[in-house]
Amino acid sequence: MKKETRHRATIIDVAKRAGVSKSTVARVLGGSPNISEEAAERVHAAVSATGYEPNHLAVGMRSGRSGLLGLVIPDIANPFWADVARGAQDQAAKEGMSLLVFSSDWDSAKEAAHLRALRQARVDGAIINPVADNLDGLDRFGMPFVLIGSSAESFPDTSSVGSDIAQGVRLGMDVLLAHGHAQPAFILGPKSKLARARFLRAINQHCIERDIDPASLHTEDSDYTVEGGKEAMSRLLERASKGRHLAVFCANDLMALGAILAVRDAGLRCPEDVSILGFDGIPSGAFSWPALTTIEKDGRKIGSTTVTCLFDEMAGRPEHGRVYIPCRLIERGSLANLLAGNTDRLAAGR
Amino acid sequence: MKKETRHRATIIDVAKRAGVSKSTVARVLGGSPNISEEAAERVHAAVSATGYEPNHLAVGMRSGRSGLLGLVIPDIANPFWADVARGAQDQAAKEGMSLLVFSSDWDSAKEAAHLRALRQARVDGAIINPVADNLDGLDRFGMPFVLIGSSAESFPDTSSVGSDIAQGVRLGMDVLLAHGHAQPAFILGPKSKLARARFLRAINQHCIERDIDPASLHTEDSDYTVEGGKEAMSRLLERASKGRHLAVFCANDLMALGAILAVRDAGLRCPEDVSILGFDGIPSGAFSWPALTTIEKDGRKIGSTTVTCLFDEMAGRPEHGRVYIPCRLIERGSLANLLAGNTDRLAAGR
DNA sequence: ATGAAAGCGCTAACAA
DNA sequence: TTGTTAGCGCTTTCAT
Repeated sequence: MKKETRHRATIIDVAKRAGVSKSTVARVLGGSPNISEEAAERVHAAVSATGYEPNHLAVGMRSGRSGLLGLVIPDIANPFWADVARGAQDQAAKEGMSLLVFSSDWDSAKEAAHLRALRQARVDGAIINPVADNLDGLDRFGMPFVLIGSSAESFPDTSSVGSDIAQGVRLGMDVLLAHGHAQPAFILGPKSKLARARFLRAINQHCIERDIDPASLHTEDSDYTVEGGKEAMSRLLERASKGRHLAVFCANDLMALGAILAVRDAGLRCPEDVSILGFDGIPSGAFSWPALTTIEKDGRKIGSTTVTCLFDEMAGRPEHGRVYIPCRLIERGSLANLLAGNTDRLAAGR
Repeated sequence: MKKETRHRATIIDVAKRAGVSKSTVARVLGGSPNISEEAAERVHAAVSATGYEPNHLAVGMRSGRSGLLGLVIPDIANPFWADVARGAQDQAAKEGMSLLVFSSDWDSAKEAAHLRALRQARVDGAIINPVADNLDGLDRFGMPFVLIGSSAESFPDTSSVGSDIAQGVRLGMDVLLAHGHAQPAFILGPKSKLARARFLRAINQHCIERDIDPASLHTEDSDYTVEGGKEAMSRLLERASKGRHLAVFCANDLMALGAILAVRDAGLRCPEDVSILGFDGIPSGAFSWPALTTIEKDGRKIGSTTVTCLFDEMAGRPEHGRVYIPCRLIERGSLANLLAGNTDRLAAGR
């Protein structure tokens, strides 16, 4: 009777069955050049007969590379990061790597724990979108990593990938202008966030190029939620001159969706009375009424690009730069065209 | 000069520094009972001095447990599975395990590849939501696993976790009835899917309990998309008697959202002219107009429960049963109350 | 209470 | 072209 093995087949089992040595098996499987036809055949036969699958733990241990990549994001249930995760996972799979995914739930303590788990799992590299704008201890993280998000600005010596906010804002300003909204108001994120500064900087730069005085722009601060957008819009509506069309550029879609709600609550219509432009491209924007015109961040592309960058980093050719993924305009129904033939709307706007 | 080590600290480094043997370090870290105060202290000091972190690959190799769990789902960017992933990741982290996440993108070939990756990574267990309703080769998968989704019916010998569809449907039928819609129409998924049969079975059972003839119910088949829902609703609208209130129960939120669009396109109003009830609880339902009343599946709970079940499975006490997670009703604005004081609506309904 | 030593499955350097 | 051997870092007997 054969050895009663409930265990998985190892390379030794294969070797025995094929009547060769471990190394020969390893060589065949690794695609070494100098192998006899016969040996290769016998090995392959033995592999399928035993159902052998290499043990990545052992491989990793010996080679020093675990074949694992780590992804740490604030919230996997947020559609943007879910997209990032999908892009990253896809690219990782293409490179033959598996992805360890951690959602820190906006909790720095959890984040730290996840980073520790990554180190202990000996991942070959990590992709991190820190919860806070700065994450100390990252400099001695001890392995290659790439950053996502605005936090990257705090780590100039690290590669990072993110949306091209400046280009996205320009896209937004242009479509606004093309619809006759030369001086939109803005609903921005909280002052404490780096992302807000980045958005604002892009607006200012665009204004300078267009010879508009940035100081003449109305801005409201809020937090990045539906409620926040609703409140900010209400404030905007109070201050706005009656009968004049109002255009609002929101720094995120959730706030834009809240803004639409506020417009409806005020007895006004979107886009007839107020135009709203979002930023993010979350799926829900497609189902609001009106459907939200917005600037879409390409989360999936960000995810895949991050993995590519990480490979550069791992290969020891660190670019130490930021890669900007362009945003895309999604035109739906929340923008009125003040320049169209419709004289009523033109009259309302002027 | 000390050894110039660019490598990570190993248990030997710690042992040397603490002036003890490997085994003592392992014992201290493993929490063995018989350890001298002094040894423990020295070890802990050495650990923090060297920044030692256990190598999970080595641990896994030795102990036979990698500390890894696998999750394979059709689409991580779908909010339901993103929620599942979050719940699973959370629970896994609590148990000190890391989660390998794979999105098969509805592609059986990718799915198979991911399953192989799991085996090679020597995960301690896997959670799988198969792309197809049946996945062959799963019986000799070679490691503990738990299933998610309707496919579980094809594997009676496997533990599985899923939403309590029957209870959810009952919830929906009850709220419909409470609003005066005794005989709603249905938009169901494609005939090829097991999920459709399960939904239909629940409806029939409910009808029998309520003494309604199931044959009297209008049903439309479609696929689980916005477009599909839109088309099915158009068909329903054509057949409906004018002036009579129509209530429709959709088997998924995407279709329900499409149905709302179709109602608007037909120049009708929701909920005044037609009531729509969804099923899933996707975030977008909160932003449609009207906001969608729906039955919410608890993806997060499903994810965490799956991990718990998996642990049972791994511990060798297989329950081999299906766990049903209850659904929850989210009342928003897509249901008209035909029984309310409003006589206009009552008149419209009768 | 502690140390020595074996070995998990694999790769790579060295022999043959 | 192939086989032998020495570890990778850790846990776990078995001695002491």
